[in-house]
Amino acid sequence: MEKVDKIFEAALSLFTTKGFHGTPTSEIAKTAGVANGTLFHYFKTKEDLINNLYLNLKNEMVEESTNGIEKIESLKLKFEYLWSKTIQWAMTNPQKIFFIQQYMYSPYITTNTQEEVDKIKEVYINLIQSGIENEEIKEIPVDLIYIIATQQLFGMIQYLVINPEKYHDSEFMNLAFNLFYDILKTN
Amino acid sequence: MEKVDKIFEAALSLFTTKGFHGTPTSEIAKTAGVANGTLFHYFKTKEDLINNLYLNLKNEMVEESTNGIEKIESLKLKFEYLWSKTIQWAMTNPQKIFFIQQYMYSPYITTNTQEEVDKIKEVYINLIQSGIENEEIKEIPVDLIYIIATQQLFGMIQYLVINPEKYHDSEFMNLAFNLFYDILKTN
DNA sequence: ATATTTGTAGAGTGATCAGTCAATCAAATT
DNA sequence: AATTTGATTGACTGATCACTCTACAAATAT
Repeated sequence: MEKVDKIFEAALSLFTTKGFHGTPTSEIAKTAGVANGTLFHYFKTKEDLINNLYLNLKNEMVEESTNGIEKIESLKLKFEYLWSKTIQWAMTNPQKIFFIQQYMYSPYITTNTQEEVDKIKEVYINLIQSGIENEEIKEIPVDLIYIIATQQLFGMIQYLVINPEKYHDSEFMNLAFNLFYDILKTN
Repeated sequence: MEKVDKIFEAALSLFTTKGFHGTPTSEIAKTAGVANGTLFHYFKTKEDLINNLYLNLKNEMVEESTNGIEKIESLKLKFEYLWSKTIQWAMTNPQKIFFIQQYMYSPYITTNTQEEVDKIKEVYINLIQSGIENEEIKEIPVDLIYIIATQQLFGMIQYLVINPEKYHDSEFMNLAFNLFYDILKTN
């Protein structure tokens, strides 16, 4: 495993459990099994590290959830694919989604990083847009649909992390998806 | 204005813009116009301060949104009251809702505080519960409804803070509430 | 082969910060 | 009037931390 990835791994775990300024860079280096200086060789500053980590995880989330979506025909099924893939990723990486939620609107994430993230999430925006054009998705500002959908999805993930048995209850999961999709779809 | 409140006010502003460990207690004291020692007279530690602040704001939010709700008869209107009152509070205190969102799942908020918050939110839980018994609200785990509803509400608030002109567009706000209530209500 | 760049290490440092402390002041209680 | 209790102050400190710097090793280019 690359040293950079070891640093990312250590930082993810420590930042989520102890906070950003709550974890010394020395501890990150120690946990990652690298020297203090190595950390600063790869990242100019501590802020640089958390910004890269955040971008990295957002990228991973989007890639994991959209990989293979082009094979799916119907729009509803595409949304279901996205929805279930994201949940699947979150359930296997609870700490990652936890980190994202925790630092999404934190002052450590620069506007520059936010802009990069905005580019990444365009896949989602485009899907919503095409849904609106097809009159399958409600004609509501895309931004609003996006925020509401992601927030609701995060809520569902939070619930599933606390009640993991529900994740294997397919009847429940079906109902849960409809709860999600009913907001978006035209009546 | 009480010194404690001045400290709360300063801490709210600084914590949201610079992060918890990112703001020195000395700066909080200076901004609040009190001496360094005074801060520690009222709060045992810096963590104690942020926990109290968090609890304080959660309380304020719930009180503001539920105050006067007993006068309303229909369940749907009660939800609409709660929904619009919360949004109204958030729009006049964007920093407060921003702080809540930012520290909701941060490691600085102790489980003890979370438990206190759980007590506060019982008003909401009871309302949902009675709605389920009346068969006006979907028969879904109360926890799940609660999480989804609050997350969605937070999403809406985020959108409105960015697009404040929509807040005064009553047609939009009507549509927005229905977007919220349609998830909850039985078909 | 030699030069140059890149990776890795860890001791060292100047600055910063949470919390203490001793002193004074104000108000309440006896 | 005396005494206790609580409020307020700000200088001080021991510890901690982000980042630097120098040195060496490995890889890559010339």
